[in-house]
Amino acid sequence: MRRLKMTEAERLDPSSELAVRRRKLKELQAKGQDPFKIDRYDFTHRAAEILDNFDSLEGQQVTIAGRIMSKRGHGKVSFAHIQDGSGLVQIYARINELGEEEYEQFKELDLGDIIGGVGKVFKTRRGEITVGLKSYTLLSKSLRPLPEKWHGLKDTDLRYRQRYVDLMVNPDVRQVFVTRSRIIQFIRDYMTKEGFLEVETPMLSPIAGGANARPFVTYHNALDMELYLRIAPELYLKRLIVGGFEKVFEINRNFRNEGIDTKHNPEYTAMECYQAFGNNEDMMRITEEIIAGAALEVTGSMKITYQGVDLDLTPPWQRISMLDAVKKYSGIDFSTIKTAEEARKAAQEHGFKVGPEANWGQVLEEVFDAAVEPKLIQPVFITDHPVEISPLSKRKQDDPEFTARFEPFIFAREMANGFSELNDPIDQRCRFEEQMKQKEAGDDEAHPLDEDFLTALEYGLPPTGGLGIGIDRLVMLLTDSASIRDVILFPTMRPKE
RNA sequence: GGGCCAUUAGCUCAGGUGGCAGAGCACCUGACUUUUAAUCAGGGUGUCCGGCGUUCGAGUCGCCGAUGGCCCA
Repeated sequence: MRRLKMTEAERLDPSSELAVRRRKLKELQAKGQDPFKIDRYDFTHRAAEILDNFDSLEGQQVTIAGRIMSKRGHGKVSFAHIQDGSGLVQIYARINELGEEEYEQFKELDLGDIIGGVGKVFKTRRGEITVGLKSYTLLSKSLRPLPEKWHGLKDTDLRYRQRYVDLMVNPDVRQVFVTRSRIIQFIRDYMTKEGFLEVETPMLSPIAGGANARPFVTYHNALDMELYLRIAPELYLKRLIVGGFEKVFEINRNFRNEGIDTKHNPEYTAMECYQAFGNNEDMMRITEEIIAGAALEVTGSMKITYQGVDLDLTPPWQRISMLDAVKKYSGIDFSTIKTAEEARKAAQEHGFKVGPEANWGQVLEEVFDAAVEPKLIQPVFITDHPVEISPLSKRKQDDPEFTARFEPFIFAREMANGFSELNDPIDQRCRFEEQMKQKEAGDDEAHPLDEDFLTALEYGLPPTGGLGIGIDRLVMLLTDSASIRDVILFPTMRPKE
C-alpha cells in the first residue's frame, strides 16, 4: 500500500476556512512577513489599564498586544477588539493613518490572530475607549476559526477537552481559575503565617496508605517493581512529625482510582497539615478559619450563595456527633445497639441497605451517608466517628469505641477530615490488622499495613492534630460551580476515538 | 455498575406522523472613513457521532457501539 503524503492544506477543502487561513499565512511568508519568526513584542499597556486610566492616557501613544476577538470593517476604516490577559480594548484602523498597503493587510486579519499595535488613545463618537492604530504587527496567525462570538463555546465536552478555547471565549471560566489560584494562595499564606512548613512527600510509593481508596498502579522499570500513585500524603507527613518538624503542610494532588462524577475527579488537590502537640480542636479551628477566611478573601463575605442556597460560613460552626446526627435524622439510636448484627438488622428495618459483612461502625456510616449527609446544608462538624471506620484516629478518652475525629459538611458535601492522630504504635498495628482482615474479606478500599510507618510510630509520635481539606470542593463552593470539572483546568477525560 | 437525555456546517441551534439538509454567527465576493451582536447585496462550506438492520426511501424508526451531561448505586 502506498502512503500518500499530503500537506494539511492539500487535504482541506480549498474553500474551507482552515484552508483560507493557511493560504493567507503562506502569502505572508512568501512576502517575507512570517509572523512566526517574530521573537518578542514590547507592549506598554494592557487593555484594562487603558480603560481604567483613560483620563490620563487620552491622546497618549500606547503599545498593546493581544488576540483579535471581533472585527467590523467599514471600507476605508475598521474596528476590532483585542483581548489580552486583562480584558478587551477596541482598536481602530484607518487607511490614511496606516497607508494603503498596511490597511489592506489589516482587512485580511482573522478573528483569533494575535497582533501588536501602536496608536493613540481616544474615545469614539459612541463613547468607547479605543486605540487608533498608527501601525500594527501580526505576531501570530490563527489557523482555526473561533467559536461563535455571542454564544461562545457551550459544548461541555469541547470545553473540557479544549480548555484553551474555553478560556479564550468564556471570560467567566478564566475568572474561576483566577479565584482558584487566590484561594490556594490564601491557604498557603495562612498556613505559613501560622508557622507551618510547606513540604513535599512522595507521589509514587510502594504502599498507598493514608485513606480508604483504591490506588492507581504504575511500574518502575529500573527498580522492577510496582509503585502506587498516592491516595493521601498522611503517613509521610506524620513521619515528618516523628522526625521533629512540628508543623508541616502540603498542598498537592491525590489520585484515587474511582468513578468520575460532579464531585469526583481521579486526581484532585488537597491541603493536609499536621501539628505536633495539637489535637482535633486545633484542627477544627484551622478548618473554620481557612474556609471562612478564603470565602471572605475571594467573595468579600463569609455569607455566600451556592447554587441558589444561602450559606453562612461564619465560625464557629455547629458540632454534632455522628451518633447524635444519625439518631436525629434516621431515628435509630445506635448507642443502645451493641453488636454488628443488631446494627445491620436495625438499619435494614429502617430501609437502609447495608452489606452483609458490615461491622458496627460501617453500618453507622452507611446510615449516616444515606440519612444524614444530604441534610447537612449549613456548615457543621460531624464528630466522634466510630473506631472501625477511623483506623488512623486516636480514641476518645471517655469512650474508646469512638475517635477524636471530625468532618465538616457544607451543602451536603464532606469538605475536610481531621482528627487527633493515633500515636500508639501497638494500637495502630491492631487497626492495620483489622483493615487487612477487611481487605481479605474483599474490601479493596481497606487500608494496607505500612510496616515502616509503624516503625516510625515506635520511635515516638507526639500527640498530634491532623487535617485534610479538599481544595477542589472548596473552590466549587466559593465560585458557585456545580461540577468539579468546572474548577479543574484539564479534568480527566476519556480520549476521543 | 443502572436509568434518562444529548450528539446535525467552524460555533450556537432548528429540522410534527420516514420523502431533495436548514437558520444565526463565523467564512468568501462586493459596497461603506467613528462602528457597537455595524449595515447592505450575493455565496452553503455537511462522514446529520459510528456500524448494522427495517424500508422503494432513514437526520428521523429498531439494535449494537462511542463520547458527553444529568440522576441513582
